[in-house]
Amino acid sequence: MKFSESLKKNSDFQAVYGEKNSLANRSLVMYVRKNGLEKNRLGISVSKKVGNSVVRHRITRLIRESYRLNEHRFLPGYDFVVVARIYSKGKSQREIESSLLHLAGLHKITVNYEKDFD
RNA sequence: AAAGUAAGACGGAUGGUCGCGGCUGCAGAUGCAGACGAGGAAAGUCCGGGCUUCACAGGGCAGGAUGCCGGAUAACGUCCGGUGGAGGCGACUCUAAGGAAAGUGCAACAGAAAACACACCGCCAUGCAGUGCAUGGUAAGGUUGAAAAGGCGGGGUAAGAGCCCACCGCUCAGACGGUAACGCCUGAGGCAGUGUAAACCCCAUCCGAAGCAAGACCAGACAAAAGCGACAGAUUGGCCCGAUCUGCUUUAGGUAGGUCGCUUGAGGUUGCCGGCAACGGCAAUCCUAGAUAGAUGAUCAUCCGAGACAUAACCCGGCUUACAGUCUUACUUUCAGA
RNA sequence: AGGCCCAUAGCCAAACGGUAAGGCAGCGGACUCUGACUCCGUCAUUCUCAAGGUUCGAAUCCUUGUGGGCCUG
Repeated sequence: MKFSESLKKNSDFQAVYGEKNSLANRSLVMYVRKNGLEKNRLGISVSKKVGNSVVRHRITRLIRESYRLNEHRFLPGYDFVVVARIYSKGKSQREIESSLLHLAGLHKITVNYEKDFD
């Protein structure tokens, strides 16, 4: 990912959660916080309740892939935490991608949202 | 052909585009190219071992595990071969399978009696009285139960009883075969000590503790207050003795970055040799993930039977459990044909 | 990585290897004009999370698994 890196420390996650700026749909929950940097940082959280290691790991990959393919649409300078809900189990890449973009649009952190998302 | 038994293999395929991990080469902030990149269970964490650190001055008591015999192995609760037992027509499968005459406990209900046996209904004898009572003998028959102190047949007797005899079982002794478990044969005893040890236990064998967040090094941060105390505390792990060492506890504050360990190993493949086999020996050949919030994915096209279970985290040997389906080999039974 | 515990009716739960207590809730009845309180009765039905085993007999003992919770670093 060219403009982004991943969120690593537990304290960073807690900072994003502490902002209480969250929106959700059936598959995902997204927390957003301004980080004051030039780039974005993405954190992904999949609970043990969603499934076993294979299921959790696959959802993680799908979310990361969805972000990577649409990285150019996101405004820089934000930390995101994306939490997968149980409904996202067994979903395809396209469903995860559309659900991620839907949440990003609601947060108004995408570039040319109206025009791109036809 | 059908049904089955055992052993083993595979776990969507091919190509294009984008993307990820460390490695090598080129270039040198960035990037480009190349080959490589999860499993049979990577899972559960049920055992065993390596490795590392601690203790090495040990001893005792506890505690845990295993449990027919022989072998394999680094080791095992695993594997191989055999013995006994159980199941199946069979191929074959299963088997925690030492000790109940060392001791303790337990055996509800039912039943006369549940463990130095006993005597309710019976049977027999004697006495009294008149169809019952008392005393004695007996355990063949009846009832209960999961289990009733050998089984069955004959002799014997007042009635009976291993009281006597044959066969079977059991116990003991001896011979033979086998490394052994054990098998088999002969003789004797004359039947005693029911079951339960996945109840306590006894016997034999084994077990020091912790775990890669082990541990080693580099860099860096904080280093303040209170309390306890040589009759204490730590090493020390469940306890005690012994030995060695000298601080320890709590609160507050502060750091949690990097390198190594980290993948060449009881390693894989092939061939030959030894062994019934597990396995071992020799030779040749191959290098085949090493991440550190954690890499295998997305998408398009074609094909089919439309793809199960499940993602390494120090490493190996097993066990157990999950699994859509596909294939191979050997063998058994039944049916049909020659 | 290492260790510990639990699972019994809708809920809370007890039970030396010998017929699975008790309370709340539910259902039926009594009391009352009606309801509450109170009293009486009933409710585990192929059976103690599942599958095997030991035993004459298992909720209990053993093995394996499933689900849940907790502790240490």
